[in-house]
Amino acid sequence: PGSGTATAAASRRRRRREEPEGGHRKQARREPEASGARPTSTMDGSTACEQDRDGAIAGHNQGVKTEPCFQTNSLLPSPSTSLISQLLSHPMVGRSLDPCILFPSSQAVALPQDHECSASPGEGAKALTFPTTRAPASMPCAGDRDQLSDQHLRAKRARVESIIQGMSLPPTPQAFGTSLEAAFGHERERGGEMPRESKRKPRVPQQGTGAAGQVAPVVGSPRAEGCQQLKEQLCFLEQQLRWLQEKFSQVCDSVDAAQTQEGAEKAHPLPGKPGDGPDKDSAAATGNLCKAPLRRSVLEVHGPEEDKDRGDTVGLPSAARVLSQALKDELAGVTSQVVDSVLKTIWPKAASHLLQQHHSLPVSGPGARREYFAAGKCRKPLAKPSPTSALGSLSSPQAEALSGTSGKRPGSHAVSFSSKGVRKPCQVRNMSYPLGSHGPWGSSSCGSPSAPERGPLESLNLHWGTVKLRSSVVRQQQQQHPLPLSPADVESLGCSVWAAECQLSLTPRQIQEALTPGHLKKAKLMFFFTRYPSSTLLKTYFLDVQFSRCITSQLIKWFSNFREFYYIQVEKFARQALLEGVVDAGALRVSRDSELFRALNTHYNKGNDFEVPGRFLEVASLTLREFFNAVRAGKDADPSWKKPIYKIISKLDSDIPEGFKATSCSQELLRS
DNA sequence: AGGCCACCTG
DNA sequence: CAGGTGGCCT
Repeated sequence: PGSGTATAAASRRRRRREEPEGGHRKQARREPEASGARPTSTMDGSTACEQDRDGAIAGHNQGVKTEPCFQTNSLLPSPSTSLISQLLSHPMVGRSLDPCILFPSSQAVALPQDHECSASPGEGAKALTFPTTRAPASMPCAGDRDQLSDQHLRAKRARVESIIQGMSLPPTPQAFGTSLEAAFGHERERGGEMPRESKRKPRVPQQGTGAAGQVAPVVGSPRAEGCQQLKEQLCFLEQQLRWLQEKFSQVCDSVDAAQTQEGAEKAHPLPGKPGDGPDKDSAAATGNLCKAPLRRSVLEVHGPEEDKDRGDTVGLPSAARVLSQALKDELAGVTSQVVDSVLKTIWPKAASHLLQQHHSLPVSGPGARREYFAAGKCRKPLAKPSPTSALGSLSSPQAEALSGTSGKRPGSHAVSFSSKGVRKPCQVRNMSYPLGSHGPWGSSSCGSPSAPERGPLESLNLHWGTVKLRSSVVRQQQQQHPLPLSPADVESLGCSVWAAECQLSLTPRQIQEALTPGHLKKAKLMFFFTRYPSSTLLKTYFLDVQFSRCITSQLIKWFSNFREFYYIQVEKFARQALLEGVVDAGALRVSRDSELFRALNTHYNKGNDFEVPGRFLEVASLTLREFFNAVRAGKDADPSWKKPIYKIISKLDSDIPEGFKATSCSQELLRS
């Protein structure tokens, strides 16, 4: 009993004596990382994560624009900008027919949009402005007018492109202010707090120059440029006009369908509306893609008030009413699209089903979504853990029975709470979730505890996405009944329906800014699975924590302390066994009723409400034997005698059940 | 330079 | 368990 402290103290004294030989120690410490699959993957994962995050950010920088979801797909002529900007810009453009005033006016028209874009999801617009092309243009060479002109033209073209693309974006303030900003802006926010992000800041200045270069060429533009500009403007307007027309016809159709009683009125095409024949057909065709969704969006956004909304416009002239409705529809539609895109981006498959089934979700219908999804290759699809597919269709118990192992040692990974007390659904279904099926990490990690490819990007994406979702879109749905996700949906994520709900935070979860006792408890339980978690991994499993440098290091520190305690305990018992005359290291086994286990379990699983995975017993047994052998061989004379042991143990981390990712986990654990 | 680790100390 | 230190690694 008391010998533990003594042993530990002795160990410490010894270490202290060894201190001067830091060199050895370093090697020892570093060893696991150098060759250990775990630490290595840790680094990789970390780097990859960083890159990914970077990539993601870059993506958003370049933009909104890069985000194919919002861009390409939205070639549907729908975003509210198209209409609104037309209304706003028409007069100006009209005045700007004179090339002399064209540019100023074009600035007025174009720049705001650029800003709009850049101010939104990413500081992106600049990236879209092709800084490289633009850079020279922003440095007017006194004599080289042609070149300047040429560059300027290209710049203009780029900007027009960006304008057009911007129009296809949903720049609805509310949209960005809520879902999108919460989604991607949040990441930037966090990025600021994340140590690694700070390194990436240099990108900002670049954008700055991009923006500068954007304005520069416009000033003092020659007449030739003016013509070109005019041309482009006209093209641009032409396109907008086309869209507007489509809008009109589409809205008319919609009105037709909805208000048959107003047949007489609708029979009159809008003034100036092109022929009904072919145009109408094409418009209708286009409209079919977004009409239904738009209408539904309106209905969902305004709920039962839809009719009232329409009713409000009854007094207006038909054109105005149509326009009004079109604007409403578009606003609603844009909002829906944003929600749709965000959701789809971070959770493609589930989102798809979710969107289709959950009627209260203000999203676009299948048609429009198809468009978005088709073009929305924002992210590569989540890796599908094929081996788990079968599990997806099984009921929970079945799945558990089949996958309770990590594919290697049957039963060794079985994780579940003991029967003590009544477990909340969270714990039971969560914690006992099959370890073998970790969606984000794919099937490859099923068989090997070391899981070299741990910590890939997708998990992070999912993780952030989840957080974002929770904080933005889904929160509004929290009171709703559980989302009707089928096992098939969940299968793609490799986590249970419940876990999905949990992560979507149907139960409201606040993002903590500090670690709580619940988190500590959770961390301790996680230690049963991983002794050397990377910060990336931790971030993945503490989704309800707003990570900062401080939080991260605290978590790391926790595990460091856990390890310390663990190794001290094991060493203590190894020495004890030696003193007791044990000769065969193979006879040393850590069972659930062994003293060592009790010591460890008391420390990491106080309350004993979690069933320690068998795998941990194996690891502990191995550690014990290693210590035993080392001490018996007198290796402890070597200052770095623990190095090989650390190295071995560092490779024995196993996957952590997905259930630990549940944001409610920590709190539930605290209550148990 | 920053992340992570083991170690030591309180 | 947290603070601090020294060290390696990228």
